[in-house]
Amino acid sequence: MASDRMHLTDAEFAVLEPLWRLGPQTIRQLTAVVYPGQSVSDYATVQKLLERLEGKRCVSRDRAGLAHVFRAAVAREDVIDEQLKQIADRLCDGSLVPVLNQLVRRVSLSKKDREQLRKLIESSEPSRRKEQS
Amino acid sequence: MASDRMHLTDAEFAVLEPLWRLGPQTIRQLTAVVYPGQSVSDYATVQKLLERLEGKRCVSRDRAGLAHVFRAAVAREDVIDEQLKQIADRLCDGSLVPVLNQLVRRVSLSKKDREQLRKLIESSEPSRRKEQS
DNA sequence: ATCTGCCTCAGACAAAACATCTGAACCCGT
DNA sequence: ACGGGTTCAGATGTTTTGTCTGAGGCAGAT
Repeated sequence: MASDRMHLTDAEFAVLEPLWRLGPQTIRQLTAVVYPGQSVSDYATVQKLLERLEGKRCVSRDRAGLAHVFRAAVAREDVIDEQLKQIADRLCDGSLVPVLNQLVRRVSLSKKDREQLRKLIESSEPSRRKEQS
Repeated sequence: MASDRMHLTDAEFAVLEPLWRLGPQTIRQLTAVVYPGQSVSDYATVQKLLERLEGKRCVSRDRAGLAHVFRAAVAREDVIDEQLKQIADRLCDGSLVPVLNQLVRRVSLSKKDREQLRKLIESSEPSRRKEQS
């Protein structure tokens, strides 16, 4: 689930992101990535951030080994969804359509991107699906 | 500009939104909209929120009359842009393309929406513009 | 001219969120 | 039993957030 009205912090994002990019990591590994200037207690900071992320069901912890291994418990896509939903709620009365319009208007697409996007729209054509109301 | 690394609060959004929807408003008018249960000092709360929004260059104030009249100084679209950019930065290494893909995948479009979207994509065709490298 | 009501303004205030940091306890291989 | 890594609980300080208070200003009615 991982969504009630989730507010993730910049620092939390910074810890979560390497978990997506590099896969499961230990605290020490993450610390090296997030705080390259390995100060003494950055370790503990990352630890605390992970603890909060765990509380928010965004990461899970494997306690088997000596050093716990953390992995992202939510997909990047789900978090994007969540964030987009929040924009829609706060700015567009809950509807994602204006958000989509604005996004398409602003983003500059490569030829390939545009092609892929077209396909995506095709495939979301309702005619095929049984998802009528 | 109104964008350095803007963090707008839920309460701030709640005050900003009626300014878009209803046009320029006085504090009292806004208070009636945002806090329908007009308590004594909700007025001052709205005032403070407007003050902060002004500090963030999101609203401007017309000091001419007795009661100042506030108006949104940023377009809804600009704020959407800003928020989308933040998602991209935090979640997608700065690129909006994955955000767009995810959005298209999730949103359910009406026939009309889809048509409009197609047009929008057409019109963003780069061939017309001189903005290539 | 004073009263009254609405207004602004500066700032206090408490609670929560955030990021950071500390210290104690633990486990394990040597 | 020691030494180096680890977890865990919690303190700390700053900032943010939302709310609220009080002092003063301006305009129109009495």
